Amino acid sequence: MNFVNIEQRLMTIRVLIADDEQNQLELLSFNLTQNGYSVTTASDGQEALDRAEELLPDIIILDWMMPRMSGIDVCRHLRAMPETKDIPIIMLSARGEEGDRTLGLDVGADDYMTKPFSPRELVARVRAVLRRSRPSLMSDVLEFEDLKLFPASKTVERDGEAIALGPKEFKILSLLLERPGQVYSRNQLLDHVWGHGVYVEDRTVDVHLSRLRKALNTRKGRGADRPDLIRTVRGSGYALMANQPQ
Amino acid sequence: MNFVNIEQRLMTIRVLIADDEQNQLELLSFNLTQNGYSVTTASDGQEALDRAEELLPDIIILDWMMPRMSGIDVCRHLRAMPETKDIPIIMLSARGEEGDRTLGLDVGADDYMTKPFSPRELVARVRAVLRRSRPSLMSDVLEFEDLKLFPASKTVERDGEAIALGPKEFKILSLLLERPGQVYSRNQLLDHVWGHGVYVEDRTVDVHLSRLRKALNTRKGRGADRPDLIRTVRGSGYALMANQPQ
DNA sequence: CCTGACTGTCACATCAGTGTCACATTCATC
DNA sequence: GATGAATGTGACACTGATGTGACAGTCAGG
Repeated sequence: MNFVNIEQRLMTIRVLIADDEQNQLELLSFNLTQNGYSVTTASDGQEALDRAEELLPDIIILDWMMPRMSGIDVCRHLRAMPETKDIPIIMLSARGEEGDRTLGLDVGADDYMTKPFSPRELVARVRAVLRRSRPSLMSDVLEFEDLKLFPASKTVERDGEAIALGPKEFKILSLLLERPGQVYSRNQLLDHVWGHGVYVEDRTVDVHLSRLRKALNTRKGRGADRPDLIRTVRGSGYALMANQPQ
Repeated sequence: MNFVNIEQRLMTIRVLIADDEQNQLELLSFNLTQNGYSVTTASDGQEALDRAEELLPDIIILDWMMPRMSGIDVCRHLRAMPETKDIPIIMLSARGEEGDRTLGLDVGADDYMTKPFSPRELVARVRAVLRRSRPSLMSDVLEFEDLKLFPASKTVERDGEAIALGPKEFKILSLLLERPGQVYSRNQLLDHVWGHGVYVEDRTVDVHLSRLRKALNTRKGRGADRPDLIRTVRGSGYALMANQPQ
């Protein structure tokens, strides 16, 4: 009975945080969770990279020194992959590793914090970075082409006409709208929309996408249907995209 | 139960006030209550944020320095969430923290007061801010489509015809009318209408909504019933909406 | 005590949204 | 084009959420 706020929050912001120091990890994770973020943790560089690719979080927090792969390297890898290259990153480093600040920002980190810092400080930075790099996350309407989605009223309209969507379809569309162009695999959709650990067939995603497409494209008046904004990437997944390459 | 005074119309305005100084908190809370506001208090930043998300008050008063999370941070968080981003905020700070005024207004506060000030002064500011940012609240009537609700007389009419509502139904409708379109979860309704901490079944909300709908839609004369203005958002809650899709 | 207005809970009827199948299409590749 | 795999989609049974009438409890005012 107390999940209301998180559940009610229209868009859950996903944070991936990686640190090999277990206490630190738990402390920060707890604080982020308390602030309404959906947190995933990793305790070494390799794991961080794996989780990042899989979850496509909205922001990633990396410790500088980690086993198996340093934060710097993780950062480089993330920046090299098209799906993750735009995810904002905050680097953390222990005092004494300073001077690396330049290097950190150099490999593409969006912010850099030196330990020790208070969890509050981190939460504030996260918010600041998100506002800077993903303003759409903070907005109360998601738009793409002639499509508008209003999280507060759980309403969608296309070309001015209201569209009725089921909860799942609504969530899928919200997700796609957060990063137009980004291809989401069936597994990523299952994770984000159905929740991690829920078990349903992959094909279920297809069916929901079919329903979503039908709802979005069918025009009530007898006019011709609207162009499809959802692109199927064979072997990969789905993405929002205008001007389908036929 | 029939006080008639100018403050009557303010009965439904909810104020959240957060200050870690207990005396101050009680003093201000008392004065606001005396002026007809419905007051909720919080004694630290985190609590303020939680209460704010849960209650969606009409105005929030934040002390600058508080344990667990500063007023500034609370402000940032509130501004970042779609549901709370439009709630007006008044920041309070002790003398000596001045100069932060800019920062306060920067993170989105609507007004800024330096301690010490008289409770009367605060009440005046609250009134001013509300008039500026939520004129509908200061009006004598809440309207939506052909529906009118008069807070002062606790009466409702639809399409000119008076509608009799029970207290609970009236409160529910008041809430919905304050933010047409906004989806309220059963839990939010329970908090607002029944009060925080009161335990009743979720389903009770459904029953009251059913009664409310019946009261609003049934036309006394034999004419056809009126269209339903309350939208059920399956899995989420209820909201006011004209032109129900479908 | 009664009465009438309001409430909170149940129980039962419905219904919308889901997950799967099965079969039709499309696509990449040879 | 032939072929196998991937995707599109109508149909359908099922389940959990919601709508609502009925009923008993509470409370203020006679």
